[in-house]
Amino acid sequence: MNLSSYAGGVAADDTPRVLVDQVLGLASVLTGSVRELVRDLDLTDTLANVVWVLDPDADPVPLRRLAGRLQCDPSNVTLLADRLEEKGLAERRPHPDDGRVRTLVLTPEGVQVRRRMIEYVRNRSPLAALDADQQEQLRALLALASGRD
Amino acid sequence: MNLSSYAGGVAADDTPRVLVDQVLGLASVLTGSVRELVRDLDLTDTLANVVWVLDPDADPVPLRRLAGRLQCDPSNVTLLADRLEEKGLAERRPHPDDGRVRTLVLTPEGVQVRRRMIEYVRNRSPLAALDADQQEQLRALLALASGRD
DNA sequence: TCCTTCACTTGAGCTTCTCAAGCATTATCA
DNA sequence: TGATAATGCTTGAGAAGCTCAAGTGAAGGA
Repeated sequence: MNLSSYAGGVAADDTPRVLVDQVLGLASVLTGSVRELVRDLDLTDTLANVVWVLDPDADPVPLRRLAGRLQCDPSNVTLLADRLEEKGLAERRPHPDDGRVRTLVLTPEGVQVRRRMIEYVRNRSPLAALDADQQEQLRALLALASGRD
Repeated sequence: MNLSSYAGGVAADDTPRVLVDQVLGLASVLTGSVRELVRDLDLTDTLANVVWVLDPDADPVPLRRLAGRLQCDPSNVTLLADRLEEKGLAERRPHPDDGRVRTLVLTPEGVQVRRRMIEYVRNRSPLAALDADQQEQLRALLALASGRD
């Protein structure tokens, strides 16, 4: 028996790694579950994610805050906003109070695309396999695990 | 009262979208929680992910299967393998039974790097906020949600 | 007013990724 | 066996994504 690989409870300590694998795996499955639609819409995953993040019911998002939300450099957001504008899915709007700030807002077509993505996920993602209770449990645990309980 | 945004149980149907946000958000937090180490090791997120995926206790992985696991084109794996070899973290090995196949295996240094990443996650990721029971619950729910119960 | 700070953009340059084409090895089957 | 097909990997071209440094214009404080 090989002590070096068994002693010290290595198997038990392996739990966090497995959890990480599961979370990343599920994230991958989820983005994969809309990819077909996203490709049909002639979008890349990155652009689709921006559309996903742009809630039309919330306040317009300054590009800088969008960069924070996407965890990337502001200059990258400039590029992504350019592409979405080219495609007619979003447009820049000046901030009413601050001339430096520009916000990115979905066009009606963008809102429609976003709606289709959400619909698609609801119907095809494996999350549908969970009943309401389980979804609620999962939501609570994920909130805990995200550190923003 | 605006019926168009309230009627039809929109709020209730919004649950899957929220869950997706949570899962993607947690995935982002988790990869973010090792980023500091990854940068110190002079690795990109992509390369770090390959190292993460390469379990030294499992059978050597043919590049083609690695492409499947990473959900990318085989030609991309060629490139990633090149980089990891340059850095001395992994090396290609011929498959004993099939001359066409090459496998990618972590070097001792690569194994060490992987161990440090796992250790880092265990100590710093928000998953640590969950007790053993909650971790087990989460694992079970994620397995269900991933469709590979 | 002057200077600083802030938000965004631009340009250079790298990494990641895909697609099509190519090479070598293995499998199939007449 | 020998021709043909299938498989696994690599190469090259090119697009997308991303960052860093530098630049422009607006806002705010001394």
